[in-house]
Amino acid sequence: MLKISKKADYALMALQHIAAVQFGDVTPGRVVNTKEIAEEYNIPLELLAKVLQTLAKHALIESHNGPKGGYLLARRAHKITVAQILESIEGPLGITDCSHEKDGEFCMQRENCHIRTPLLKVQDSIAQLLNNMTLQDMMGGTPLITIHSPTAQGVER
Amino acid sequence: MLKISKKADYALMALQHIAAVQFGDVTPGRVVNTKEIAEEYNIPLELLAKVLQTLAKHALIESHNGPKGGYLLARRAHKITVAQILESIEGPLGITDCSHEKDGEFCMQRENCHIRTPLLKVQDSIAQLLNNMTLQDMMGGTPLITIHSPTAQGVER
DNA sequence: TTGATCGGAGATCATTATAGTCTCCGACCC
DNA sequence: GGGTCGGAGACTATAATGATCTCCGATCAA
Repeated sequence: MLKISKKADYALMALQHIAAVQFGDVTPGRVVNTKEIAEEYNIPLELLAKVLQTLAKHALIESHNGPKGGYLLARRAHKITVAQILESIEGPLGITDCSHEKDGEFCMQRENCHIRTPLLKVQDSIAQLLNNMTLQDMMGGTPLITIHSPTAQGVER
Repeated sequence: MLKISKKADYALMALQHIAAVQFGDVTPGRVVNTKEIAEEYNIPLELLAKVLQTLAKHALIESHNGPKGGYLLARRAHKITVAQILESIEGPLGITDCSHEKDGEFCMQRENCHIRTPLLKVQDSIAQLLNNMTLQDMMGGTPLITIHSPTAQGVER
């Protein structure tokens, strides 16, 4: 449950890669094209292209046309949050259908719903989590995000 | 993004309702049947039935057959976590496809994937959140869950 | 004991979301 | 001005979800 889509996954990988190239010490400032990322991570080229277009539209990366073209981060890695990336691809965070009730559309359970408020609290906590984590935090396997509670330790080993 | 399913929503509503009846001061100990919940919250009866069956199978509620039958909480509200409810309906929490890599199935991006570890950290944080919140916390609009970071305030107003 | 009332369980269907593909266009640089 | 790049839209296939239908067995009360 609560799975993020493949597209969002690809977006994270691509941005991580672009950031690594751009701010790494091998060829800093080099633009990265779609094909390079697709081959590196075994992502379907055309699907990745769509993802990158979407990210560009949301001003997370800049596109450069023509030969030697490709993508560059629009700003430095620590200024791009995971929340921004995910929301660019998947739309706004919404645990429940009623999270963003638009154009007079109300859920059938509205008048008796006792779980809306607590769920929005959960959603808010998740939003914080994603907003406090930047692309920079995802680089190079470094420690990433502050985990508050003790049960968090020792999961990935 | 990160939306939970309608079924999970229904499960939360139903459990909240059962708990309210069972431990409320009107008719404590009364069993609650599917129809009552479905009508109260405008949930399709047969879909709700399936949800309740699933919850019973996961030992969150007990079913009682026959006339005057219905459901009861299997244990007290503070012993049932939101994580348990959601996982009963939607399966184990998994932000990414590779969260629980089973039977030798590896993702195509495995060898170069730099985002797995940070994502698992995020997932773990969410897991904590849901594990620390109980059905009891969802009752009666009471304050529910501890929000750590300062940006959490003033969202729902 | 018998029948109405309940939950249990399975198959089934419609709708939507997702993942992935194909094609054509326009911008750019040599 | 031709080849290399991204931009954009339509399109298809598959899976997940939401919802429905039908039949069965258990149970309790008349």
